[in-house]
Amino acid sequence: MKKAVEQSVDRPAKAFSSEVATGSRRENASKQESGAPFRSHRNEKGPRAADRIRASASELFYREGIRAVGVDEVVERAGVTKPSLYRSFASKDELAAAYMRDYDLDFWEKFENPGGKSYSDPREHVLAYIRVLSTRAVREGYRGCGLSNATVEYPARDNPARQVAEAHKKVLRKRLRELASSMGARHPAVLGDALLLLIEGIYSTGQQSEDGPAQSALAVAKLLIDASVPKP
Amino acid sequence: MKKAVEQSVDRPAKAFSSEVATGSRRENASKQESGAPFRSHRNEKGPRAADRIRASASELFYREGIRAVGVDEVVERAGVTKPSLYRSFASKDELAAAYMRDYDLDFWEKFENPGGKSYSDPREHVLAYIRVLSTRAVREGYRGCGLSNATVEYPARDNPARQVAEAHKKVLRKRLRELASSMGARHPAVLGDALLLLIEGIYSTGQQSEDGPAQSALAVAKLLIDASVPKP
DNA sequence: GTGTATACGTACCGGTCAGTAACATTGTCA
DNA sequence: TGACAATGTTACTGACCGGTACGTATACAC
Repeated sequence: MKKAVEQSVDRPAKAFSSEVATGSRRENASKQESGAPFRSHRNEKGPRAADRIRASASELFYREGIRAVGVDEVVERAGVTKPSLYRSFASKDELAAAYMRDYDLDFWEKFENPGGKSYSDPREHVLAYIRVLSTRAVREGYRGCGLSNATVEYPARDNPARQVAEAHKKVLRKRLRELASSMGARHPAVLGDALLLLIEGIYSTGQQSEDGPAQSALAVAKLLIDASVPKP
Repeated sequence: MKKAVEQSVDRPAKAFSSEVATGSRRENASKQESGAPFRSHRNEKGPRAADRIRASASELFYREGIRAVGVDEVVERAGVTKPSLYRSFASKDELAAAYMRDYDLDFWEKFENPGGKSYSDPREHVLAYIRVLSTRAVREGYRGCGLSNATVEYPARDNPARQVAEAHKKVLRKRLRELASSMGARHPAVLGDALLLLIEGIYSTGQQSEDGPAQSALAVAKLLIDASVPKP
């Protein structure tokens, strides 16, 4: 239960293995000692069932919401059958948690390298992320942050997906405080929180309309930073 | 369909009748010409079925989410039966829309008179709202904004509840711009958007953890306003 | 070949969901 | 007293939900 949470969420992650955290029911990381690619059984064409299910779930859960999507739809889109899902995931809730972990990994890639570039200056780093984010957020069909959305869908604290989301947000908060500190902010905690509140505001309003306040987000971010960091 | 949206959402509402907008299936506002309290039929103890249903739905939908709550639960809590629900509301979606309209009314009361007081100075007005809001937002069990949450639960544009929420957010944005303008902001649109992004950030992060960035919200609001309004 | 383990499919389960049909009961007013 | 409006009572529907019992195909080991 708790193990799952700590699986991929507790590190801002400098480098990522393309192999996502499994977090599945089957705990057999054993038998990995053989060197070869371990393609194991079954047909060579395409990823195995569990991976196809993860991908299918990620897309559907993000676009339509977790509660709105049934497991039948997930497996149909994945081109597999329901028992395959339940062989790899203990329940729909656990599948949702896996989706959260995948989302988390994806997030950090986008956050640490906004627009595919890396930044040494923390101010430019944050502004680049917000620029990219707010551009996405004003486009039609934008659905905000999958992690924040899951928190809305599942108010119960012990929900596995929610736990992953909560852990993620905690790390993000710490990371933003870190960046605010690097900028030389007078009160790094306040600037970090300000940026987090701003980012969550973009997530939220971005899915409420295409023509929303996310348009002003970059200007607001600059305002916040410049008001918080003493001039050189 | 569209009619429902425009029923209560398009006015910042200075004064409120305690009578909520009905928006129910039965359009007979007629017969109101008689002066008396119009307690009409049924037993004297307590409000009539439709009102009890609205109250029950509001509480449950807010706390647990709309999708998570079945109509059976709503009617059980209301102490009525299912046919009574469907006599007053065409569908669960329409009941959700009614919940949105009630929420909207309630919101404007809280927004225009934060903490039960009225304010003439726009800066003090906004800061008071954010003070009250962020205090609520760091308490356990806080569930954010019911309207924003509904938008997360229902991504489809034509969902009745979502339409009410969208209309509401549009009005709120305008109102904040208005207040920013009254403060004498250099760029009222930007300050208005900044405040809206901040507020939505509080809604969102407030339900993610009790110990979140909403703690800093008041300081952030002051920072934003002071950086946007020229000193006298 | 035969055993064994793996990956997958077919067919099904009981429960819950939103919504309805038909009828009985109660209070109000004319 | 009788019409009417509002609600309750009971029982039902068909769709969908998450989840599972059980059989099958493939591949490697010996």
